[in-house]
Amino acid sequence: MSSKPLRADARRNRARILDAAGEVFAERGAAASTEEVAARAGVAIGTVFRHFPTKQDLLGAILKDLLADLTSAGDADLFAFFTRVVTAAAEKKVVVELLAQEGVTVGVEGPVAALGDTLGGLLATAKEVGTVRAEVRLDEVLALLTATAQGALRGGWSADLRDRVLALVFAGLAP
Amino acid sequence: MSSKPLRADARRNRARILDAAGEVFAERGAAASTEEVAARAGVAIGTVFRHFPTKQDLLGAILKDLLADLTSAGDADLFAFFTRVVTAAAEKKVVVELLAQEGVTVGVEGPVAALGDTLGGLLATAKEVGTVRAEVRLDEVLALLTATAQGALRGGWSADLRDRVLALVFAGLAP
Amino acid sequence: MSSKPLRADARRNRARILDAAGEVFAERGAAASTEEVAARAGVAIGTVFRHFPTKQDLLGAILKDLLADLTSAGDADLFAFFTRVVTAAAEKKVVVELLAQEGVTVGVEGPVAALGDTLGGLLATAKEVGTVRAEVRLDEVLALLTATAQGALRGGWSADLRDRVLALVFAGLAP
Amino acid sequence: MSSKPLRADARRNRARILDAAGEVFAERGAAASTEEVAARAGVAIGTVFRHFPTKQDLLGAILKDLLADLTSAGDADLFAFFTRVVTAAAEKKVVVELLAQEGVTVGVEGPVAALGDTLGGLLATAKEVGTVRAEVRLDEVLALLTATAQGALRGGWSADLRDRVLALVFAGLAP
DNA sequence: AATGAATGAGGATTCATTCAT
DNA sequence: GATGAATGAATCCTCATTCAT
Repeated sequence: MSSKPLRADARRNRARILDAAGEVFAERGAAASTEEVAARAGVAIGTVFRHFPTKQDLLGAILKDLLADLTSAGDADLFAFFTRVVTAAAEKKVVVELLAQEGVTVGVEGPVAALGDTLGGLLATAKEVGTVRAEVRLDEVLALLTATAQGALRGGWSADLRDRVLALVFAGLAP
Repeated sequence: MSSKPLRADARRNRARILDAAGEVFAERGAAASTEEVAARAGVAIGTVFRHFPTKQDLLGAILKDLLADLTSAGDADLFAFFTRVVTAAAEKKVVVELLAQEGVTVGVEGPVAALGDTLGGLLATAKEVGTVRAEVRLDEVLALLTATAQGALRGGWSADLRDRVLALVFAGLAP
Repeated sequence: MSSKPLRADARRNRARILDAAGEVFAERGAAASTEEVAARAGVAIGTVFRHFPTKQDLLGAILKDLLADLTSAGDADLFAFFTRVVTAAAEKKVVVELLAQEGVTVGVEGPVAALGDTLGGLLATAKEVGTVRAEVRLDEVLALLTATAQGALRGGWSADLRDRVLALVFAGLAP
Repeated sequence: MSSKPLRADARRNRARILDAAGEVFAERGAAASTEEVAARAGVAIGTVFRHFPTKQDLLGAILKDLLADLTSAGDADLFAFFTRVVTAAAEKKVVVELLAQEGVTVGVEGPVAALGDTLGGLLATAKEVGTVRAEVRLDEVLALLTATAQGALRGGWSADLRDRVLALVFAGLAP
């Protein structure tokens, strides 16, 4: 599953590039140039392409990372999870740009599925506990999550507005 | 505020370009080339730039048009209006791409404000009639509308999914 | 068959580019950069790509041109034709590089076939007149022609050497 | 003239690289990447450059090898030798690409001269025996050989066509 | 000696925009 | 006003070569 372990410096560079790319794309959107990512990471352009043979691969890797982050945090509560994802999205421009996009599906199927699984588990629990209506389905919640995340990101919502919108959404899910 | 009246053929071309651009950008996103818009409109590239000195201007004009369309249709019901906007968004890729974007703010302040006004009026009525809770504020509804529209567009929701998501949203607004 | 006639300046540029490309590729081989072609032609790089959307297209066009030149000159004699082709090849590095190459088959089928036709006609005549043995086949002559042309080009033969080699070749064809 | 004796593994690697390079360049032409040669040889890219400081050097070494092969085989007959060279060329794409090229003259003067010597000897014998006309000169034969080899390679001649072309060439040399 | 990561110049191609016709 | 050719900066990507490990 994993190829041979990278040399220390290579691993360091990979991380730097990923960080830089996260920032750059968060600021300028996915249209930002790979050159700028390289500059921000403090490496030559060739190094970026050695680690991520294609711009798509780079974007995919970022998305994968973020999704993994979101999924692995282990919230016990659907609402808390929902809130966290939306908040994170607001900080990562790309994520949302990419989440539903055609182009970038390279190697993110797993992480995306994981997100769905996490959400599914939390939704089931929420129904049992009675904080969410029984007839609410997973795809609806996922769609609502994606939509809200996108809205928060692209709309530049204030923290206050975001909380109020989330309150409305949660009210819609409640019995 | 308005420039000199256009020649008949110029006015015709302007309309054609706007139509073509609407289609092209709806299909390919805002990254589609101006050249393709010109081709679809059946005019030369120079003509496009004569009418819209910048690609941004063209995008702005489309957005303005669409917003005007949405605003002027005169729905009597907040929910109907909400539904219509979301449905329209799903068909116009750009609209949503642009609605919250920094770049394209050229000349759309008016139309955006108009949309807010329309929504405000419908919201007030809904509160009076009692279909929406009294404490719900306009900016929340607008944010929710934008988010749902974006979700519908970029997520490629089916009509069925869209309806179910809207039901959840409306439930959140209801008393 | 032919698209709309080009504007005067466009036609002039197309010719310039073709000339420049002929020179550049003749000197440096097909690996020479399109940028250099543009520079030599005195146009911007974009202009080259407007006329020839791909480097391959440019190479193909050169080949086509040269083949057309060779074919249309109307030699009455197989040996004269053979000599002329070989001599021309020595001056056009690319031609030979391309003549048998896989990549560049875009739109040259016609011209190549024409060359074969011309050669076929001259061969038939030569057999009738008795300057070439009856059992010699067209594909052999074509192969010999290509080979000699390539040799002359890449080997950098002197005019004297070329003539002596041609004499040997012609001796091989004679009864 | 010769550097210090190589370590056993170094000598082994040199051979492997040369083999791999022969294959790769034969398949893809001289434009193939050094990286691929390294991969095929099962060594790291650095190792290739340690043995052959420049791509040109690598190409030169291959050529040298092949020429040595051809020269040392010891044919007793000019025609047999000629045939063997042409046949070999058809299998080694680079050889012919390189034989007359400017770039690659590093250290091949010797081998090329050796080829000339071999050919010269066979030609002299052939004249004595009377299978080749007395006035045929060495440079002509060498030129013809190179040309035919190139033709065979780049033209992708079938074995049958190759034989027929060789027959024509030999006829041209015969009294 | 070998490894393989990093470098960075170079090259093909695209596209918003300008301007001569 | 319309046309469409020309411009050239910007972008993605490749690959020979260097150098730290």
